[in-house]
Amino acid sequence: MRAVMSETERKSGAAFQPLYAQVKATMTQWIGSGRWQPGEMIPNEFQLAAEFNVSQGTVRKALMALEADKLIVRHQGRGTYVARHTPQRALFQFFRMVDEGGKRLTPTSQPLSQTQRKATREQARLLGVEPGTMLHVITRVRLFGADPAIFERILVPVALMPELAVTLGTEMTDEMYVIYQDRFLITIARASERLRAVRATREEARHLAVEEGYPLLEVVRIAKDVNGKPVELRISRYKTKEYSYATEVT
Amino acid sequence: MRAVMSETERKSGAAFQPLYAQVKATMTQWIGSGRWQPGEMIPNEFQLAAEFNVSQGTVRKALMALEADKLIVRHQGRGTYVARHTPQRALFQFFRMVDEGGKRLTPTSQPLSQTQRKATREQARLLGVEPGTMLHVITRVRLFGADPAIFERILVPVALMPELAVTLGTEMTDEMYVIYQDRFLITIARASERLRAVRATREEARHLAVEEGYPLLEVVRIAKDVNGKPVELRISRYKTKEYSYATEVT
DNA sequence: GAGTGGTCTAGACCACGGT
DNA sequence: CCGTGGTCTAGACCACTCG
Repeated sequence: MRAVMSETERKSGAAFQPLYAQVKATMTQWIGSGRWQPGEMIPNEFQLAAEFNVSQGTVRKALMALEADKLIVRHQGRGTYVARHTPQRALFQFFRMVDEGGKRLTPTSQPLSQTQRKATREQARLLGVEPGTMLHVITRVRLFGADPAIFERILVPVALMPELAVTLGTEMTDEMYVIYQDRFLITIARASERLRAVRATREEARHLAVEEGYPLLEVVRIAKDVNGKPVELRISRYKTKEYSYATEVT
Repeated sequence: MRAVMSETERKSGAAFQPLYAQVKATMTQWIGSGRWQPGEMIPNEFQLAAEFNVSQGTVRKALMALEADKLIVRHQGRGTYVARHTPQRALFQFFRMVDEGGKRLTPTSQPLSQTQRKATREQARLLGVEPGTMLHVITRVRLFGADPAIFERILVPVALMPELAVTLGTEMTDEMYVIYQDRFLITIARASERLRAVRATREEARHLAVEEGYPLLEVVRIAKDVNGKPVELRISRYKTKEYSYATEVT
């Protein structure tokens, strides 16, 4: 690692990165490329320090940063592991609906359709692909108990996950992010969301058991992998009578 | 600081806190109590280390945590300062509306009314006060350019900010959080929000230039001080045709 | 008991901002 | 130039997990 950047480079401004940041970036790549696989235990701090030719403290700083990004999990006395999406974790991390008392809700899933379609200009822009790129288009309804509460459209570039459609017959009820990781080694690390209030279309109204025009909370989410590349575009429309979307601002 | 907790206490489980966490907690109290005031430069790491009887590295870890909480700002070569709410910072930190291109929007403000009223049971619960406690109730419309986009009700316990009403005639257009800090030494450090889609009431429709029943994005925010105590309850209703609420999930 | 991560210390050197 | 925070190192000791 010391050899990655000469002393003069390190002092020359633009290219300078602290050692721990270089170590972290390399480790992130290793996770993104599958060299370190989800669930795998990685070497301890001293072994990594030797490998990168830095001190254990520098490795620690990189690991702390990776843990903050939720790319690894550390357990005192056990070791450090590459983070794995379990259905529970995927929901806890990315699903923000709570009931009136503030308790987190867990939905079940009911598939409606799955096809492939060319990306519109807008969809392509959001996903960072060329317009016309083939996308998987999956629609489903999600329920809280027996109450249909969410109408959802999921769009994923076919090139990223060629066999996605095949798996869906059986695994549709699973968390999509678990499927992406287990079948395609693609880990969703973060997402950006845009929220608006909209009127239910006739189709949405029918599936959500409300009248046409009923106000729905629309969430447009772009989910990204560990390197920040967009992987999935998801448009969700929530019935928010007894439920609400919870977030913290700091 | 070493004296705060004996060795036996430190080993006895429940009460145990790492040294840097104890240092951080003490510093947070100093900021909350006004012993360290907004904008003030605080002593350097070595002076603090001497004062707390810990090493400079431990102080640093506490300071890094305070910086992550946005309670202080650090500048290499200049020093460490207690964070101050400027209108720009308050907006950047807490105002999440963006236009269709994703650019942050800055609203202007137009006051509608200010009164005092007893807290309902629900309002009291959210603010952590007794039902019937007197609250300032402020309503206003916020605009993007000439477009009235937000209808907002702000509720603050009178006991926390007795003279709030007096200041409002002139400063209504300012960021409330700047007023809370400058006039009452209360710093808003974080907030929790609940979002739903609702129908515009007749009054909201009139102020926002939409028809009654138009879908609005409702944001219920509880703003808290550095110690996590609720200070303000704010119900905002956003017209989200050309604007949307942006958030990141990690 | 061996091995892991968590805390704490001590000190070196650097980059940056103002005098 | 001096004082500040930022980076990096080295090593000690502790708490936790597991065989």
